Amino acid sequence: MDENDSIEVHQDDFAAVQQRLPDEEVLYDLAELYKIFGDTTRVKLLCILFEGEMCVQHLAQLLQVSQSAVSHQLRILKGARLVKYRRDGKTVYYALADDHVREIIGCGMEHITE
Amino acid sequence: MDENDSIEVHQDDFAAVQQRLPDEEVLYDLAELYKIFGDTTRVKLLCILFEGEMCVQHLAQLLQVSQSAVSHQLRILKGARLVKYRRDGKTVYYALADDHVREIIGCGMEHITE
DNA sequence: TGAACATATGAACAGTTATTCATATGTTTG
DNA sequence: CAAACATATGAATAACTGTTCATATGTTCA
Repeated sequence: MDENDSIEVHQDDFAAVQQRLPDEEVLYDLAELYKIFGDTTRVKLLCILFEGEMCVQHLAQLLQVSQSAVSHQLRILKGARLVKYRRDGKTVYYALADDHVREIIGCGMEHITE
Repeated sequence: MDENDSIEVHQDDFAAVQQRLPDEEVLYDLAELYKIFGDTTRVKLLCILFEGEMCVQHLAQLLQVSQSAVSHQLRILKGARLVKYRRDGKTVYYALADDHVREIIGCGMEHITE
């Protein structure tokens, strides 16, 4: 049957694709990274920090959410090394960790504004 | 007090940042887009389709998940216009909708493999 | 040191989401 | 047309996630 041929051909594809497919762990990390961008509050935070560093209470004001909520989200962003922070007395200033964040946001923007 | 000065300066920042900040709607859409990439099954699907088109059952085999689960996820990807499909008899072949997906995945990869 | 302020964090709750199961739709072939 | 196959989809469930509330930690200043 050509049905079998078809299957064999596809099984070859499997091997090829499976080989070129990134490791399970990498794909997991990739999903975890995007998951972080997949929340309105966090995306807003990142976009704000796009303009420069800002302290927690001002971030909360701008986002119109509680200080606690912002802090929780900043913790997640910190954990993913997307933001860095510095302490100045009582206040803590957050900023983007590096330019990757800008690129990632830029990529997404291109898609939705096309 | 210089406390007041500080507040005034920051309020100016608010205005400036708020002005430069993308519209609420855009930020929502951006988060929605990334949300889609923020799932292991979907990221895997997209990575596989990176290599070329593939039919549903083979996608399910490669991902080691049920046909139903793949179909559900493909529906979401379809809804976000990240994949396209063509029917050939009984089987349906899915493929990446355009090169934006490649760029977005590429951006993320850079970040996690640095 | 203690009061006031800024931020962080744990627990709990509500809303969301991915998978499974059962079944429907659509297509080919005998 | 009926059987077999490929895919799609609705409902239900289990797991996950973001916010809130209460409180803890850390810092400054009188």
